[in-house]
Order: sequence, then structure tokens, then C-alpha cells
Amino acid sequence: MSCIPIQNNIVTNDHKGTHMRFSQLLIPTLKETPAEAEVISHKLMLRAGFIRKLASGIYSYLPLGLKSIRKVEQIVREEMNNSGAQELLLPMVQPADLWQESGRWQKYGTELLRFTDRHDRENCLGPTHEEVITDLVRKNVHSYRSLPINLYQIQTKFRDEIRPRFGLMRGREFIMKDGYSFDATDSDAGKTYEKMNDAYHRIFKRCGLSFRAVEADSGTIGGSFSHEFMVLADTGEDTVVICTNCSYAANTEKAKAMESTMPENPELLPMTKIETPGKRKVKAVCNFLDIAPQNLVKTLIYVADGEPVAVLLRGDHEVQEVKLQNILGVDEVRLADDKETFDFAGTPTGYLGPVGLKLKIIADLEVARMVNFTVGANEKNFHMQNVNFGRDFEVDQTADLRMITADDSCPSCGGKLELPRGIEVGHIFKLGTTYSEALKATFLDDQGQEIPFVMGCYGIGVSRTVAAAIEQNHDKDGIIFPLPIAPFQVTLLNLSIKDEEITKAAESLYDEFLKLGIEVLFDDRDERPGIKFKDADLIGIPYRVTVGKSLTTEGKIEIRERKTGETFSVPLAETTSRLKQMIDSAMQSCQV
RNA sequence: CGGGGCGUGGCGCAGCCUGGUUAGCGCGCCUGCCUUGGGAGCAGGAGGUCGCAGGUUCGAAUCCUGCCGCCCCGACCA
Repeated sequence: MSCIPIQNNIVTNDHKGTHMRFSQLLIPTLKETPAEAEVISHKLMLRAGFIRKLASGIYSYLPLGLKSIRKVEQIVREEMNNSGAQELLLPMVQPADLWQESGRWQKYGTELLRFTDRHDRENCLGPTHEEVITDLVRKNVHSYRSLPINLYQIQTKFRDEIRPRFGLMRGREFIMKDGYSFDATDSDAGKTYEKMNDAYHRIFKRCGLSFRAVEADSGTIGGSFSHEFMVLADTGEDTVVICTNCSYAANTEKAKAMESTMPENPELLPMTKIETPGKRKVKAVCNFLDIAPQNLVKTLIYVADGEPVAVLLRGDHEVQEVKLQNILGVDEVRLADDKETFDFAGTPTGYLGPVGLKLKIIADLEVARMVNFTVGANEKNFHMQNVNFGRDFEVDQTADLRMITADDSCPSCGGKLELPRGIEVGHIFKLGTTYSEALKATFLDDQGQEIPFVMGCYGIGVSRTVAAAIEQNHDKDGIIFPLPIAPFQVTLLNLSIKDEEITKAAESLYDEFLKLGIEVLFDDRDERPGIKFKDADLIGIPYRVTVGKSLTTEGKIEIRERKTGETFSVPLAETTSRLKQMIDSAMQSCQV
């Protein structure tokens, strides 16, 4: 077979060839969903011929998938460049000694894919590039006069995920934009952070996505603050917390739960012990004793870096483990299993309580506000009622450690909260000097003092963004791409390639579209109309132009909008200008 | 890594429990006819070492053992 010319440079509208023909492109659409796919974006990307799996978490991008990815990349590039960042490309293979220097060779764990080359040198496949970029900058930037400097790349990353899943949503190999900034002072770094925050807003707006930036926990990376950019979609893995009244937005790891008000001068009833045979779960105990979960305190045993700690929480609340981890200042927390719980507390799970418990106890703030509540009696088949904080037991610490709920009010303004689902597509961090200190990356300031760079890092999951766009925009027939990141802006359907008049009109429209720089996928296949309609819907191209028998009968062409299903019947001669107008105005609405 | 499930033409599946000689079905693919505004119809055809390796048996897709791969639930993350 001869070489099929593939038009790659769609982003610059460089349509000189005539190869945007469906019949010439590799677009292997599927009627049925492969069994391996679970989430909607994965199913649709497989069915629409965007991707194919090579191995677990590793995918080939087919022409259509690549076009969407390139569109996102291009938007990212333009906005990064406009905000003063410079593009470069760092190595994917990285030597172990750099990682040893930063201490992450030990810390990073098995997610870091390590290998040895022929000279027995240890290397890894880059999952991120803090080490490499810091090394580059420390060797080449020595003066405050060169600052600030902001560098980014768009590259395939490899993380040997414990469990890859959801297609492009969490692959082992994925395309990411990662950027790193170097400033002379903390306040300059703050300005850079704001610039990046602004650029990220512009990027996702320009992608045509509905998203929110939320305050995030900066975790072990350190640094003062960070924001996650979440594409809102019902199928998202994460929950985000958004105030309906003010601008407050956070992820659940960060969202502060407000304390409720304590009843004034409550009457403290005498504590009593009650038999609760076989009642272990909150629900069972509440039903049995005819009390509300809000009047019960559950006691959970956690293992924090190997040490047991009892966590007290209102019956209807859930632990937010990241909060717990931060408060305890440990690297790992996990719920103890039944055996461990018994070993630590001497009581089977289900009957634990703080009264007389000889373990470190940490209580959620809300527990400190409760009166006359019910807890386990630390004895099988018994609970205690009318227990009171301070009178009947003491704790080592009280803190906010629960998951916020839709019943909570906004920690900032007290307004009503919403907890929609989201997909994390971007994350910006103010890093500070963590890496520059570890790697001794310093410069001379205007006083001649040698000080470490103040760093920031900024990531965008490019391939994930395409998946997230699909999770957010689809219907039963397939993908509904936002115009700015659709593989093509319009698909042109020749419904009858054997009809000379229709074919001639379709070919001339195709030429006109190309001349105007309209990105068009021309379905010139010798297929029945139904197949073309179904494929067009599946692939999700925003506009569809149909040349069929309505041309022969009334000289009309149909333009249809994928998203709304709205159709316009227009004369052949006006089709191109009308379409161009629709595209331009739709693109306009995504501009920033 | 722990728990659950699945590997049978390109895709979706049946057959396996209760071994039996040409391994089926739908879709897709190829040829011809026919059809042409929402995944048509008819006729013919190609395509499978039943994940791999052992074992049991006269005989294994089917029973046994080991291995590999993939998916789902949990901890990690753009």
C-alpha cells in the first residue's frame, strides 16, 4: 500500500492537501464497546477510533485522538507563552544520582520505573521533572538578573501506577504539560503563581470546558498553597466543595468543616450502660436504641505510621484521612483491621468507646460540641448512653478531621455548599525552596548573597483533559466535543457518492471549507447514510454538513449542530459562509 | 499488593458444570446482486494452535497443576 498522506498540522489550519477524507484516514469505529472499558470516555474513545490499548495503562493515539490532544497542547502552549513561560524539552530517561540527590530515589517508591543500562548505571523513566529542571537551572542561572524564569514542556510521562484504569483517565503513560518557575523572592514567586493561575483559567476556558479551580492540600510536596483545576463531570472521581454564595472552592481534603454551635447550659444526664447484643454498625445501634446517628459517637482505630490512634467522630460523619494525616504529622494513616483493633483496644470493633480507653484519642471538633451521646462501652454487646465530653473522658486533641458534607455551610461566608464531582486536570503548587535547597540550586541576589531559588510547579494532564472533556460532554449517541478541542470542526457528509450532482456539490464544499481554513472531515465513503450519521454522532464533531437528496429536490444543504441537534437548511451557495459564521461565533464564546 | 472476575476469528458473546471426532452465533471484513436521509436485505466467502506450558485420558475449549495477560473494588496521582 502506498503511503497515505496524513495532515497533521491542523492547528495552524494548514490544509493544502485533500486528505481529510474519511475514506483515507484510520478511523476504526466500533459498533460495540470492548469489554475492557468501564467509564464513558474510555468506551467512547475506543468506539470512535481515538485510541487503542497496547498494554495496561498504555495507549496508542490514533489520528482522531491525536488531533484533539494537539489542540489542547496548542492552547496550553499559547497561554503559557503569553504568560512569559518558555517551552523546552527535557529527557525522559533520567539518571538515578539526581534522584538520590533530592532524596526521592528512596521516597518515590515503586511508581518510579527504574532500570539499568548496559553499563550497570541506574536510571528511571521520568514521572515528573523537578530534579532535571532544578539541575538545569542551577548549572545555568546564577544571578537575580536572570530571574524570574519560567520553563515548561509538553511530554509523555511514565508512572508505574499501582492500578491503571479508566482508559486515558489514569494511564501509566500519559501526556502532561509540566512547568517550573524560579523566582528571587517569595513575593515574586507569589506573582508568578498568580500568573499561572490566570493562565490556567484561560486555558480551560479556551478548551470550552466547565471547570473550577479549588484550594487543595499541598501534601508532602510542601509549600504554602496549591490549587487544583477540576473539570466538572458527574462521573468525576473527586468531590469538590463549592459555595453557592461566595467564591470559596476547595477539594474535600482541604475544605474546612465549620463547628456548629453548642447548646447553652445543657443538662448533663447521668451516664448509663446498656446492652446492645450484636449491634455493631452505627445504623444498627441507632435503630436498636431509637436514637439518631447525630447522637452517637463512633470510635475508629487508625494506624498512623505504625502507631494506633483512636478517632472520635459523630455517627453520621466520615473521616477525611488526609486531614488526619496532616494533623498527626505522619506519612501514612490507615484504618486498623478487626484483628489489629482488638489487639490495640482489647475490644471487638463495634463496641469501642472513649470512656476508659487507653489509647491516644483524637476527636473531631463536632464531637466536642455534643452532649449526652452514645458510645461503645469497650465491652462486647454493650454501649454507654448520656456520655459527655470532659466529664466522662478526655482526649489528647480535638481537630477538624472529617469529610465536609452538603449539610455543612461555607467556611468562608456561611453560605450553602454544593459538592459536585470533578476530574483533576491541572494542579499548581507554590513549592518554595524545597527542591532548590535539596539540590543546592542557588543564585546571587542584589546584595551578593547566595540564596536558593523560590520555585513553583504547574501541571496539566493533557491526555486526561481530552478524556475529561468527553466525560463532561457526551450523550447516548457519542461524544459532543467542545469546538476548540474537537478533532475537526465540521464533518461533511456526501450521502450518495454515486449521484453526480450531490458528489460535485460535496466536493466543491470541501474545497471551499479548506480554502477558508475550516477543519473538515469529509465522509466520502461508499456507505449508507445511516452509517455516516451514526459515525458522525459517535465521533462528536460539533458541526455536520449533509449533502443529500434535499440538494437535488430543493437545492438545500443541511447544517446540524451536534450539541443541540438543531438543524438549518440552507442554499448550497450560502452554506460555507453560514457555517464559517457559526464556527466563528462559537469559537468567540470560548475566548478569554 | 490484598479481594473479585475474565481470557474462544477484528468486536461482543455461547459452548466448559455432565470431555467425543467438521468449535458455534451476532456484528464487522471480502465478492456479487440489490438498496441509499439514521448502523438495510439476499447469496457466496475468508478468518480461530479455544492465553501459554505441563498433566490426566483412547480422546481436552471442556477436568487437574503452574505461569502469563487483562478488567473491576481498595491505598497513590496530572
